[in-house]
Amino acid sequence: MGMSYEFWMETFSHSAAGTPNAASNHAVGIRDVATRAGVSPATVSRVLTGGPASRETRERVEAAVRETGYRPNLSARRLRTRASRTIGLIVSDIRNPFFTSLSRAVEDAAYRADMRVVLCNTDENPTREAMYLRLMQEERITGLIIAPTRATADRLETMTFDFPVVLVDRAGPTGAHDSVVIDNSAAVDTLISHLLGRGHRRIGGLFGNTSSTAQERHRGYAAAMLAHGLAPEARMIEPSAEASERELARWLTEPDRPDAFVGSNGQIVLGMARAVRSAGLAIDDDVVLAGFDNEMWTEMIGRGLTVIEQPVEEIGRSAMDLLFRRLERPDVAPCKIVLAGRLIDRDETPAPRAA
Amino acid sequence: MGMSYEFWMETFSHSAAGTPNAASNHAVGIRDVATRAGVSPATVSRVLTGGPASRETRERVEAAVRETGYRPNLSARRLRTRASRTIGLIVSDIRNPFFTSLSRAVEDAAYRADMRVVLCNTDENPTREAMYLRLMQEERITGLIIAPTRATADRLETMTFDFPVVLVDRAGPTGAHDSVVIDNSAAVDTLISHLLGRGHRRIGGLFGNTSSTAQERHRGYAAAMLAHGLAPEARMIEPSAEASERELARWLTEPDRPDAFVGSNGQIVLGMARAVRSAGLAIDDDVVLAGFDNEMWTEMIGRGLTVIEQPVEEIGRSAMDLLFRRLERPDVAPCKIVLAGRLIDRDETPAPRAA
DNA sequence: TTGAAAGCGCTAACAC
DNA sequence: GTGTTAGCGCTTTCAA
Repeated sequence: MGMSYEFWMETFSHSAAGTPNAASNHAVGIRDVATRAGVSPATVSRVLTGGPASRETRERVEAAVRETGYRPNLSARRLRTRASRTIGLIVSDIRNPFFTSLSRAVEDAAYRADMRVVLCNTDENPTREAMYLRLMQEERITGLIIAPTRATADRLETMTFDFPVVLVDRAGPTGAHDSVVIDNSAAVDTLISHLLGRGHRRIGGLFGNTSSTAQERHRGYAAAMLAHGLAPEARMIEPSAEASERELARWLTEPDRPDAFVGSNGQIVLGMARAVRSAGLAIDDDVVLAGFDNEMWTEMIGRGLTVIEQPVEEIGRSAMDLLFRRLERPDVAPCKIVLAGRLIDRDETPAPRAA
Repeated sequence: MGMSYEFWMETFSHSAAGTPNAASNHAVGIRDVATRAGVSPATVSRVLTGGPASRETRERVEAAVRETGYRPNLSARRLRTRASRTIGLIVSDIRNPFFTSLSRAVEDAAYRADMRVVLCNTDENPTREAMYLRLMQEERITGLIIAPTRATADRLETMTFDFPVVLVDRAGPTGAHDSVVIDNSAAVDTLISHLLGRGHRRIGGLFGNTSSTAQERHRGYAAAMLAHGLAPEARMIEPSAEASERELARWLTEPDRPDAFVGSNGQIVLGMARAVRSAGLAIDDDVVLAGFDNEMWTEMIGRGLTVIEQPVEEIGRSAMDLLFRRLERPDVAPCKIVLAGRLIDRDETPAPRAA
């Protein structure tokens, strides 16, 4: 604020920090700049934060900043202003492509708002999650975006924080905090209808056992099956590719098995694809798969694998919007944004977008 | 430090912050805790940081912390101790799987060392990169891990910072900072040898034009080809899947084209795979591909696509090790850790790890 | 428009 | 083992 990009870019090149053999810019403070510019620290502060200052003063201060290579100390500034301009992002594992994209969207929005992002992976480990929640409080963050484990999701409802919290991906009924989710029940419905349309009647399901989202997808699956007079065949697993591969490998050897399977997230679908291959079966011809997350590898498989693409970028952006909205008006009622998933139907596209 | 996990976990459940209708824990400070425990702020500080204190005092303070829901203010602590316990991580795009895994490894190491990670995406945009570099200085971070764009890599050499900097993935010759890279020239060599072994003589190459790593791979490729008496056929592109797809699509229509192609990173190889498909050609039968990054989708393609897997976790861990080493002994000479890539040869594995 | 003074919340030096 | 005091680097009254 106050000073332009150009100013700072220039600062970079000319400053002491940019010159190897400059007098080691030994903790240049605002007083040093003030002395050099022949003004008071308060004036330097004003110039730096875009406060009132005469043209001449402003120039002298900017010169002094450049010459000294001064960098304001954010800890001090935060302590004083009580504004950390920091967003906390807590997810289970950034390597889950859903969270990867989410973090990118969040970081982009944060950058635009001149904020930083502290990234935290919990590995679905409640202890680690609790540590990070505590950290967020100690950082006095501006706002938190979190995809909580189920246990924590419940506890979050009973906790109050000094900053707004937005739940993403995983959120139960509207509760104490704002949230952004996709319509899981509708999405599963779409998936099941698609499989039914392709003539499948035996549709098995593999669902994660740690998140409320997997739970919702499971319920949606069961409901959809029953609505069509079919028997749900669901198994709950740890939501990892490994667990999924193991479970489906076993399932595939059972007599009278389903010929189509649904997975509750990208990792699970990946494990399923591996299991099918390992069993020497062909996706599409022998087994049909469906699930969530339009990952790159699903594109490579093509036919026989149908997924629901989640509008991840929009989820991230919406989460930041909710955060900012609540910062402005802390008292509006908690709100839940429900976005739609999109069916990626590669079965309908025989030739992959040829020229 | 000082207090156990258990203590803090418990704190969580009982504290004012955890109780919805508790007296709004209006900025509980260390003085409030001190008053409540009947001791001085200094004593509370000591207890919290594991300093000397009698058993009884310690218990009283812990009780007071619990009852008040006190959370130390990290900005204040940092200002005072001049230790931010924060690691900066600057990459071009966290969605690049290499950086995704890297960030995870870095965050894990940071967590173990009781530090946090500030994540920054630059999009290969020097302005954004400069802004983030400035931020790192203002945060007074403990250390920086960065995969710089080529322009910045050069400038970094001439800049000095108040914290250690470790370059990852992209690093020229040993310079002012520590670095961790893989042996690109050896890796490309392996790739070329593999293709030669499969009988290919016309091997084209698509290389990124923004990073020193792509440059090294390009040089290695040219050298390897010449060493075998073959003509290098390289094209430089923006390192994105889109640019790569466009370029290879064009190349594939040219008469007398190569029958094998090498790409300098995962995004480029992905674009190549898409181009081959779109052209109605079959990977392996019509065109053979090779490149870097063992991503999930490459496993799905299987034969005809050979990649070099980078030890990403180890790169991340090594980078953190270098950081800590330099914090302990600031004056040791800059060091460059060179790790080996691993050839993932799916052509040799007809049946994918069947039971 | 500017400067002097106070203080954000914490820890470290020193005295007891 | 504990309290008192000072001050980390900044911003923000308040007066001038």
